[in-house]
Amino acid sequence: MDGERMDYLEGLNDRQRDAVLHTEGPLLIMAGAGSGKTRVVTHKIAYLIEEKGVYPSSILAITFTNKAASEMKDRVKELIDADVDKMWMGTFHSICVRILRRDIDRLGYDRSFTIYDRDDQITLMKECIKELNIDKTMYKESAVLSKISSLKDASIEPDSYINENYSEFRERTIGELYALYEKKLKKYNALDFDDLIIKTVVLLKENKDILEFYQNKFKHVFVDEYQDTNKIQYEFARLLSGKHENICVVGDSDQSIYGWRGADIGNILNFEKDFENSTVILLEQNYRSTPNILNVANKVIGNNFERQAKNLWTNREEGEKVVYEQLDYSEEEGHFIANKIHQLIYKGYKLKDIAVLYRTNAQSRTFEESFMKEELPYKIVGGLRFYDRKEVKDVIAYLKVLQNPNDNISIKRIINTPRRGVGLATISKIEEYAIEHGESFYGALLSLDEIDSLNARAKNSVSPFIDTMNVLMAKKEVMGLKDFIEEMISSIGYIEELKKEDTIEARTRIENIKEFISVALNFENINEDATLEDFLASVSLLSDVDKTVDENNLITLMTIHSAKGLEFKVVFVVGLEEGLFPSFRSLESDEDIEEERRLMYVALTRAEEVLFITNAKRRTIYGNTNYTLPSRFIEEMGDTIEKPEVKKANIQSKSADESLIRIKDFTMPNLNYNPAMMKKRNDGDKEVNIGDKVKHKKWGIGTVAMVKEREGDKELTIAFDKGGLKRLLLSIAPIEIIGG
DNA sequence: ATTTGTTCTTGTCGG
DNA sequence: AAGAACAAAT
Repeated sequence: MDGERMDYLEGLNDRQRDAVLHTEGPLLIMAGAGSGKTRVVTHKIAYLIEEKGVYPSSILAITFTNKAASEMKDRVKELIDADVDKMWMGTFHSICVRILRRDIDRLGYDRSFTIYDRDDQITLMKECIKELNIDKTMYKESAVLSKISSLKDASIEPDSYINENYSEFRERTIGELYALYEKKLKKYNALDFDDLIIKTVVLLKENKDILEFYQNKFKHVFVDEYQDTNKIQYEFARLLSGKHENICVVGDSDQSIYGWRGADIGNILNFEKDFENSTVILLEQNYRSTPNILNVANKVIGNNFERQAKNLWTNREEGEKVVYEQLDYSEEEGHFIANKIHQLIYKGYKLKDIAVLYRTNAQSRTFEESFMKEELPYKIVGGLRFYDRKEVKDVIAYLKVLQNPNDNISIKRIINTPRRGVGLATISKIEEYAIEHGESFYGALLSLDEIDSLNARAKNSVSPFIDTMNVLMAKKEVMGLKDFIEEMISSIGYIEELKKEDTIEARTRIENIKEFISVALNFENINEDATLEDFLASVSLLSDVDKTVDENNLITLMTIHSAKGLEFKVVFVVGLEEGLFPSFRSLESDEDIEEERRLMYVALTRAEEVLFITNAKRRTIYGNTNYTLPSRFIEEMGDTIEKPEVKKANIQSKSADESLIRIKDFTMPNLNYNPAMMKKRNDGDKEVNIGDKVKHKKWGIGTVAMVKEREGDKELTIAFDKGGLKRLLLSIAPIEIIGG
């Protein structure tokens, strides 16, 4: 084995090697984009296990997504033959669930607790607003929730917030909502995402024995993407590493992009102060991108004032210039990129090498349309997600209730799904009864006969539901996960209901439910003795990236936030317009603009070889077409990018402020812009569809029977009136399209 | 009176 | 696309 020892250090640069060999005491690895941090961490773990005799079970590694965790495991496994499944690797949330499942009863919760996602939170908040008779036009659920989230992160209790803001009506009301929200969560035996970490920290702090158990267990703690941790996550990591003090955090302050959800860039900036005897190692050599790409990224991020000086460098080949293209309409962005992709594929790039990155999910649609038209296979990460589909959420809600009958939010979702004739009036009567008798909603259902306010018809509608649920609860105990879910779906008649509809939409819903069943089957296959609890938790804690399959050769469409930590040979960063990127919500604060700039930095540094940035002069979004200004970031890039030939004199010669006002004046809702018309104008003879009539020099009139992509060109199969079937290449064939 | 069907509004980033 | 407000149907 002696000869292999050096393997852990082979191919590492000096700085990386230092990081691997530093095994005692707090360590911060300031890892610039593409500087090989995952490599360092995996080699370090391998080194610890193989050379320092550390048990895999003594290692805790916190990653940003579950996918990152499993990749890390795989990579350690490639280096050494160790039982990597014994390591605790996962997101903050999944690690915390694991801890809570064991001991949450000490905090007065049941171990079968439910995890509330964003939608559940909103429903719960609606319930609170209604119950306190608050003017709902004044308090938006999402706004109240984000305030509550930041209060929770700062460990401010509802009562103290109310007292501190007693004279401020609005703040006091938010405090009251906060108090009720917390009360209900507890009553429903549910935890929101923030709670998962907060309650774990509380559990550890209040129970010395549990804290000591984990402190002894974890001899080495790793935290990836440290720049995006919040206060409570910091506390959690600090607690767990409290005994051995071997905490290794990895991050890049230039890539801190989650400030809006409480991430505290101060965690990484103050690491040296926070942890005594700590060491900092800087990784500045970039292995990912060409100098041309790095120049652009460095140039942009250099405009951030609040920043630790750092400069990425590389010794890679120069590469191609970064190209900036401005289109006339947002719809043309899609066409332009589709065309470029055809060229890139002709050059030998694979679809999976290519990513389109945007600021908001809403932008994905134009690319979907173009790619479908051009027959370019793609996948979308995030956006309208499988797990957000109504039918999938319904099925999950059933499972949540069966696992935790106290989960009122889910019960109310499913009690009339599929339709059973149970309406709002019936539900509120049951709820009244429950409150009156100090019971849970489900408890009230069990004593349905005693609810006098309900008439016979209502009771008849509700009682089959209860019977079904009771039977299912019993079956849950004796059946396997996948079989049970199938049994559940068939006994509630969900699919039958959809079949009756007999629409395309209903059919896709059925498909989605079947897909969900296979997700369960898959989970069961991977995890022996998979419980419903485990399955539900894992489903709740999947990130957008976790939810997409990566086996296929597809173009990736996603937000820049989702792209964090990923890399692609070819990257298109789109929609570089003031108000879109940077987002209009950030325009007024320097701090927010700096975060947008870091986001831009993240986007640019995803690219390895080819990078395009685009924007449009007019953008249609949410049904309105507006004139736009190029993003300030483009100007900041200066001459590091290649701009298209300057077209005419542009109106942007005025100062930015003046132009902004102009934009407002010129905003035209419903410009009546028709993308179909534009296509004719731009694409001319490029656009061919099945059924189009064409005229050929030699064979005369024919009808297009087939269109097939062929290395950036199109191969047409045309049925000619005289001459039969011919296969022709669009670019060279002497044909003229004469109508559709 | 209650439920079901239809139109209208809304819309960063996400575990 | 989905929820809310409103209208129609039982």
